[in-house]
Amino acid sequence: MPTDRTKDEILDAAEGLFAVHGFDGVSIRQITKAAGVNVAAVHYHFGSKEAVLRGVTDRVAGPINDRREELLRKVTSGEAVPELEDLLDAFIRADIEILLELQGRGTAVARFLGRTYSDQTAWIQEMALEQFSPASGLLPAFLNALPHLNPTELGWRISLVVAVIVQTFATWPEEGMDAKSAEALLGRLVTFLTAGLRAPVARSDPSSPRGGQQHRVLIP
Amino acid sequence: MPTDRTKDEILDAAEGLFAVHGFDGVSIRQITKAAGVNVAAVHYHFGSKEAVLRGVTDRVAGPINDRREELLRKVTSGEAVPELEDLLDAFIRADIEILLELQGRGTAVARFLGRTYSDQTAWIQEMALEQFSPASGLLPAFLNALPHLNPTELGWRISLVVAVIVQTFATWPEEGMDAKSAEALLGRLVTFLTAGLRAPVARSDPSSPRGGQQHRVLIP
DNA sequence: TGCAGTTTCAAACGTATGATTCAATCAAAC
DNA sequence: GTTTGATTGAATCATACGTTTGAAACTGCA
Repeated sequence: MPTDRTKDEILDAAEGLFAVHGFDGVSIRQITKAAGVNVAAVHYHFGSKEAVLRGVTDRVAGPINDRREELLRKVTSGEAVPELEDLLDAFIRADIEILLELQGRGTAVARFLGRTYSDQTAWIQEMALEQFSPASGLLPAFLNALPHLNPTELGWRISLVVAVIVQTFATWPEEGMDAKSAEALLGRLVTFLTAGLRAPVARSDPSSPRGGQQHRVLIP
Repeated sequence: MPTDRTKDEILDAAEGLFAVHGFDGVSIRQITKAAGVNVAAVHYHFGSKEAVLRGVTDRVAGPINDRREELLRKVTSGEAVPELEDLLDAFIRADIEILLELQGRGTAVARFLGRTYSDQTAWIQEMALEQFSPASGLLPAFLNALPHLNPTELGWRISLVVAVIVQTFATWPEEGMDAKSAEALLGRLVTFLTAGLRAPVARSDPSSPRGGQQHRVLIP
């Protein structure tokens, strides 16, 4: 059997090209040329260019979701309420572990994920959201670890947390990301994000000045 | 003089379309059609599609830079070392004030800025960096306000701050962003980011630089 | 009015795009 | 050893792209 070598070559090439140039910035011909494969192979194996993006996403989302579920189960399975640091650590560690295991593909996958999750195209956002939905199950755990936040405020802050993580992936370094530096990166992210999440809710009352500075009206 | 109506119409249309679909996702024909203008007008007034993006960026970067300089001067002109909250507030407030003053164009400009800043295309990154380089002058002030961070760690955290701001712009709400809600948003951002910046350095070896290239800091 | 410079217009340039066709090729099941 | 279904290859589809052209329409000034 000729196996799925052609299919995999297409996925590999598309993954690397999408990571650098984004979906719109890459043509089917570029992909098939980089894969050393005929143009028609894309439509035979996938059906469309969009389906190739879905294929790349599917291939990487599965392992990450499994790992995340596993790590989060460890943290939340105990009797005590899990610490926020541990929740965040498990959440981000899942991605980073998979990226490191992917070895040479790690950088491409990281940047691919960063690009895909920050893409504003409707159907790409839907796809990313769908792939990421297993992670939404841990919102209650975050809410428990952050009793000073109401759900609205928590939602706001979670979006900022995601922004930081996505940006970190999108600018993943070309090389030199070994286990040690990955651990340092993880520590930095958890430190920064934990502090941000734990911060007391801001006064929305615009009449109280901030930090000794006189209050200014945005539009006089 | 026939004024620059055509030129402005092109800039308006391009601004709105780039905000929604990104640079690669928009064609010159879409822009000129939305502007009610002939295709050739783009090359007559700008010379290329890239130059249109530069034109849109130029038009909005000037006022923002002026306002930021003005607000930061107020904060840093006193004798006392400015508080971190005030630095961050002034930094972000400049953007938000301009966006609100732009009225109907505000949403488009916000999303345009968010997209442009987070774009990974080399020449777009360079352009964004160049346009907002005036903001880099306040790095010493941040360093003063954060004596517990070494320059490397500070650079790292600044990149996370920028990620949060950029993401906030990229997902700017379609409507309902009046002065009051903008003030609330600003408060949320300052609260979250201040806490993140003030967090003690993570214990896992803060001094070792990450291998290879660092994350790129848009506003160093 | 006549002229010179500026701006707009329809049309076309060559190239690239995503998608499709269909004969040739292949591994293996019969 | 032939048949079968899966896969590839080269060529082609219509469309869209960024860009360029050159003539028409306009402008302000003599």
